Amino acid sequence: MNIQQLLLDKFKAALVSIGAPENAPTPLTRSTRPEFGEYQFNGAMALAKLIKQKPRDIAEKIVAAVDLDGIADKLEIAGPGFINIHLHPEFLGQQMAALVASDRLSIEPQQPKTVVVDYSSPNLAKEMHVGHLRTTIIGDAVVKTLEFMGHKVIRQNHMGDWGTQFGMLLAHLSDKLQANEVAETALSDLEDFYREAKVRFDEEDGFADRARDYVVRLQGGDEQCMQLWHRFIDVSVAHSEEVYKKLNVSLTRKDIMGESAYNDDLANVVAELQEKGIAVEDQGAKVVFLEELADKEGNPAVYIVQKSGGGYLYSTTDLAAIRYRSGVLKADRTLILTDARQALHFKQTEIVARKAGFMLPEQSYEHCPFGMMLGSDGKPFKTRSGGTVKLAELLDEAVERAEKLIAERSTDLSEAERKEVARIVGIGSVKYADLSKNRSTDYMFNWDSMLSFEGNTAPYLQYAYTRVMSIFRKADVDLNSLDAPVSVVEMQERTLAVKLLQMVEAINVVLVEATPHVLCTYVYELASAFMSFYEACPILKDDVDEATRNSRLMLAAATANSIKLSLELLGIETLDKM
RNA sequence: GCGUCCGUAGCUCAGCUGGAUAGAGCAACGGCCUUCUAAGCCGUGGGUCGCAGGUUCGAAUCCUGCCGGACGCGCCA
Repeated sequence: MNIQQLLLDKFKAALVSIGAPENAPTPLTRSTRPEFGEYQFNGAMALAKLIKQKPRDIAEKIVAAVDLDGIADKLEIAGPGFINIHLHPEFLGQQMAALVASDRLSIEPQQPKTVVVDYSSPNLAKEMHVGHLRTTIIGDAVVKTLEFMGHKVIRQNHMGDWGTQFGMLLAHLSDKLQANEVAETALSDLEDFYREAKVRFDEEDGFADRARDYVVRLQGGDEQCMQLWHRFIDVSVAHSEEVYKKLNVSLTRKDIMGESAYNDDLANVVAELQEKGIAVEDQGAKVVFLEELADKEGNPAVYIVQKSGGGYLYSTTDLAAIRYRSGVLKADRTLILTDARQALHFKQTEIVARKAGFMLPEQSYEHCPFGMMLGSDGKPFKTRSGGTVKLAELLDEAVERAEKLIAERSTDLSEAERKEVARIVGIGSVKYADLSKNRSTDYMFNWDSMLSFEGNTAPYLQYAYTRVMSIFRKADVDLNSLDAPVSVVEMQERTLAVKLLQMVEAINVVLVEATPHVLCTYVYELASAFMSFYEACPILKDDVDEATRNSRLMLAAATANSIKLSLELLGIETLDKM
């Protein structure tokens, strides 16, 4: 059940019945204030202009024509012609009962589409750092939400496993092996290894040339190089899997489709672009001139698909990826989660791919950008020593802090339970802090706000959940076997019930925009509505009659299921006790 | 130079398909635990929505210009 959609349909029908023009807009929004009801229809003002009548007269006609029997108990016209809709308490009660009875909270799945989601994509030569957090957890939340709504999702971890940096690493590794300086486990600290190689690349005579030589050999499939390369891949993949596990992210080894996977197709892509006259030779390189993105003087933008030395670039790889995803995977949509700096690149890539027919017109290609992480000084984030904060370290720190907090308070948890609570709360905090913001602008990294456990944070939501669960423990009632009428009487009950019915609205936005922060806002408002309800409406107290008690238990059950599902979609775990 | 994104409370951020008195969290201040978990609840203070025009019955939201910031623009990804 989608109330907003239901109301919209009713108002559209009403407009038809009063003979409004077909192009009349039908703005139906949430009301901004409780006294204006739950929703408002604002179409009368726009229609007034179209048909040159007074907006309030039109509003009256609409109110007379719209059929909201059993849905709204009051419609009022206010201001210039707002129609305020007050939902009927009985309607809310019925919908609550249906929601509790439904195993998917009365949210209907959509017509299934095949959606490729390209996210996380760490650079395999380096350890994952906080900069990888956004793409990884936003991508995962989007994936889970799409799947919940019935879509076929294909995760694609487009790992950076083929870049120029591998030449440098292979050259360094080869030297170490020759000097017997490296054992099986010596690659475990990739960060140090990378740094050493980089220093040599920048400072040591001849090393850079050897590194470039290694790249050519690797891309040519040289067996010895491939062996060395596989050692890096194994260590790196194991590392990223460890982080994914800690993060409760659903990516696995089989979702890896790194840059290297497209290596064999790169020459074909360039050849095809040339055959079709899309790519031409210029200054020794193969380029596409994009008139669509020309500057004011008519100079087209330049998009290089092959370097003058014959090497390929990430543009080539991304074109090959498009061809694979559209042609082989049959993606209806492709979502790519990367930082905003690559916006132009993906725009150009899409234009080229469409010109070349690598995608069908109805297949969408959606770059979902986000900003860079900044330090508290507003500059690109670095630690004091100039490095990046490793993701694994941040997560461990979060769990430690949570553990300390737990040690200060609860007493009736066992040692094992406390560890588990600390893990779930700590990881949840880090994820929620990042998920709850989604501006495509740069954002501030701050240890304290990221590891805060008060206010609009994961622990607040998890805590709300444990409070509900505690009620059911105390009442000794199974939350999933409840079946009682719901009467919505108190203001807090009404606010909670309405909020419970609006989850689908938040989910729909997340699906279209790939913005899980909308779901964060929703579940925070829901938990907040529950907290107020919890304080104001006793459930198990002696002076509560049975009907009220059961009705409120129903609301509590709906809340528990809704918070749990919302957090599940966001990739945040819940607890029965904390 | 051209292009993209952005500027909302002391701080961090929502709100942007135009709607009524711009919202949260943190920080500050004041209440609430012998009563369903105080990681909580209730309340107070705090705003020229960068500036100036324009469109409109109505602008934080759309358009234009300016100021300020970030990023991107031929062989890194």
